[in-house]
Amino acid sequence: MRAEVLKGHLDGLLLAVLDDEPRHGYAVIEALRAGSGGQFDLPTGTVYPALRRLEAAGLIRSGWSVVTGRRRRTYRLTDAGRRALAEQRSAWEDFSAAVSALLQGQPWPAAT
Amino acid sequence: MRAEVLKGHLDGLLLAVLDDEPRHGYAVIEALRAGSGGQFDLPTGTVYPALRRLEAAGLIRSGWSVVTGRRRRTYRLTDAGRRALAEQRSAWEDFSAAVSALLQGQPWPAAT
DNA sequence: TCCCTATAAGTAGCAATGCTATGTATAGCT
DNA sequence: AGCTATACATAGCATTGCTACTTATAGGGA
Repeated sequence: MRAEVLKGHLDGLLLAVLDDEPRHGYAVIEALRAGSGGQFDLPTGTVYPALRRLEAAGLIRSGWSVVTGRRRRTYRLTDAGRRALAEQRSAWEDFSAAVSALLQGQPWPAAT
Repeated sequence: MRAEVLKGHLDGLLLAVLDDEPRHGYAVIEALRAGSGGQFDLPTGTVYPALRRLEAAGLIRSGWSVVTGRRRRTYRLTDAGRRALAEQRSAWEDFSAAVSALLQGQPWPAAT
């Protein structure tokens, strides 16, 4: 998959898999891979900085734990994160409808 | 609309409106605005460089004309551009299905 | 024992690309 | 004369995902 198509959509996807349940970074990567049929196989260099960005923005918060000797930073949504996710879902509806219409050369539906 | 969501999708949209019919840059902007229900109101600083990028990539080619005193550079698809458009349409199907599934927390369809 | 893989987190620096701001120019209307 | 719409163009910026690399533990196989 071309890399750039994900730009601007990653944050919403991260929020969505964390809304499903709190996860640590590595589990987020696996959830994205499984939930996309293998399309989104993201490197740690993509996901970890993105999670830190979302935490800095107050949309998620994290806590440390240690499981079988491995440290885990587990992230969960904040209230602001849940609101942001709702906005992202709505924005995605509009965006994907517009792109689909344009790609297929269909006229934009006049009546909503 | 947040700016970054368009990244990586603009090229496909440009190819699509030029596949509909040959257009000059200004007409491309209007076609994108009309075809998206006003969502994609792109500045010239986005569209003109993108068209030059596509031409440099051999996906479109341009020719000058003058209409009512104003010069126009009209772009049309090349054969490579038509192939690229077909790929973009296919890639968009996969991408949008994956994003929709993840955003809604639905399991990825096991059987295609 | 040693090596390899999977798990787990992290960063520095790069590359791509859309946007802001700005500049040039013509047509037509008031 | 001035304003708006039309029309093209570019320099430089900001964002963001990726590449490459580092550190560390657990567990299986040679």
